[in-house]
Amino acid sequence: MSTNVGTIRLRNLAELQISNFEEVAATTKCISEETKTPEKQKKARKVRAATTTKKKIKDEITNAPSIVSSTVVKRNGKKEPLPGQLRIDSFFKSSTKNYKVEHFTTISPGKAKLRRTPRKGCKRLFDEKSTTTESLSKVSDISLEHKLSRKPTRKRTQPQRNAKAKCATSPADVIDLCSDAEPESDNKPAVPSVFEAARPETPAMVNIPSLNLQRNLETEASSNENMPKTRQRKRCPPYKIVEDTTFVVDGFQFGDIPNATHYFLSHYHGDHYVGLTRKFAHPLYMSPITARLVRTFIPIDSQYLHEIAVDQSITLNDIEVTAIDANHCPGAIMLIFKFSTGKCILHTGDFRASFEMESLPIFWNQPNIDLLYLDTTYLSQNYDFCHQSDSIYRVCSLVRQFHEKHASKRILHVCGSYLIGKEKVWLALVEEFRLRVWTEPNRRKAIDCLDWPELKHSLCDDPFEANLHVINMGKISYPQLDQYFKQFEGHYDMLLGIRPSGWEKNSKPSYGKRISVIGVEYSEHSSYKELERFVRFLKPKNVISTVPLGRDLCVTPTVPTNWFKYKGYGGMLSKSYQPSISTFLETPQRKPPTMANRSTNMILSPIENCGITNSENLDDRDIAESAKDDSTEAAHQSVDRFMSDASNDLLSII
DNA sequence: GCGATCAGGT
DNA sequence: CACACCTGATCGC
Repeated sequence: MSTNVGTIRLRNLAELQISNFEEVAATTKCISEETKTPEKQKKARKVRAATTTKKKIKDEITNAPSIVSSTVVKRNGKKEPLPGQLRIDSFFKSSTKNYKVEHFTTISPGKAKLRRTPRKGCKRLFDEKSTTTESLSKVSDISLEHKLSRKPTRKRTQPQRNAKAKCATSPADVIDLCSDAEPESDNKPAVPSVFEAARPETPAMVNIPSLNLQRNLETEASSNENMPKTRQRKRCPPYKIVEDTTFVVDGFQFGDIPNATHYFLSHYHGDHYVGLTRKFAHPLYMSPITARLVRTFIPIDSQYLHEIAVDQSITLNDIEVTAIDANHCPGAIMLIFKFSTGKCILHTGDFRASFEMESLPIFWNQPNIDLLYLDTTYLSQNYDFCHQSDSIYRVCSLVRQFHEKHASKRILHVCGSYLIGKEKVWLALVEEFRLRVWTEPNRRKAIDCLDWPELKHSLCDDPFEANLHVINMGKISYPQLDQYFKQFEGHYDMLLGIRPSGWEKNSKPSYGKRISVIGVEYSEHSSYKELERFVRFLKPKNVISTVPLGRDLCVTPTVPTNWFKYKGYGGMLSKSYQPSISTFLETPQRKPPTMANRSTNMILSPIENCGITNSENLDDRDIAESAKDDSTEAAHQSVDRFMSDASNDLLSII
């Protein structure tokens, strides 16, 4: 292993400023993509989500996973902003909240959602009487809250699953979005299906590389109605396989992918390790934190588990693979694949882009990204998040207000989380209000894997002794908390639920007599603007989304091509890219990225260098903050970064 | 019988 | 909307 991310190769000015005004050979497809409005995208997304669930995947992977890019686009060879280059301070504009009041104490007919009545069209057929307590006891997560909050278990009598209709579905009902290479194939309906007709925008919206993708071994068999049913594997979407490699990223639910030699797990969230079971028997690479989580929860033979520390490289099949912090959940990494030919591919996994990332030396040493696999979770202009430290500040403010208003009351705080993630929010509350934390056994085990002492030390075993409970995000709703609180009413007077999520952007706190819930905008994915800025900064030759729009894993959105493809005079007018440090430093609560304790031959990143020469833009507090950070941020472990982000930001704010 | 998977919930 | 999770039903070893 070698550490190559902490150093910047010195490039001379001419090298940095070389410009290259080649016009992009834009395809008509690109143009049609660019002209799409976000509203249209949203619409299409909805339609697709509704229709693709009906689509049946009949094919399975049989062919080699090697993918050949069909679009090669020329571009300028350097970082440069477009006229509309985003300024970092636009990220921190406090959003005007459009609050809607919801009184939970009196549920009006209009609030039917809260009653959890089955939605129109939902196939939920319950037998009101029968209960299955055995199944309850089987649940491995024997958390107290389960027992406490569980509504009487109801049994679904007639499961109306698509799987059931597998044999009854005729080939004509199947749209195969993944293999457009064979228009006359058996899988293609002779007449466009109703689904296809219902979404004319699909072809332009979807990343469907014209690859001769895997054809299913069992295609013949499954088209034969007399064949015994066999569970069909999902087709592996092309973006799971790193182009021109035998590497698979976060793709475990597709069986053994032919020719795959190495698998990568970007982070330990369920939607990324789905399919990873004890039977897995291939080399698997991940961060040390993720590896500990895997060892804890999935008994995979240890001979297959390999670690890549953040900022370190390994070489596999003559390709240098480097892991960098993804600013997502603990242990989340992005992967850079550097071929001996010079080709370079970045896979972001799930990540939250930030301007700090732009100062990573690897992006300056390796300025040409040929292909970017991008986390497009919030690829819609509606999503414009504040910085996480701002979110944390808001949570603390709201909680403090709540405390002041109910000074005489004993308050149980309940914060939503996933198995891992959102730690910075509840840790801030712990440190600010001296709370003790209880969480479910599984999450507690996960926290033990994080090697994050402050989290560990805040935990206690007895939920009645803890005034902050960290439970699943899905349970931070009025009805569930209402139920949950019944067990603790002898110990506490009020419950304050906290939902830290990107979806809480415009949510309004709802204060009740017993139960109050505050939603706080807190995202561990990139906002639309952060995505745009990141892509414009990297200027990859091509971008592929890794986030499916609906249930069909093969259908992903198209990243706006004008973020990375330059046409006409735009390319000629653009200048050498140089992010302005003054823009960063003028933003409150920000600190320049620190590069302490890197190897000694390191020079300042262009961003920091610029900051020194533009010192008139530094105000005193920023200087003090950055000096403090230099001394305290000794290690560049991701855990430390999380910690310093949360606690330093908080200290500087309060 | 039980682990894996899926659809459908929050 | 659907983050990343849970749940019950079914499949398949």
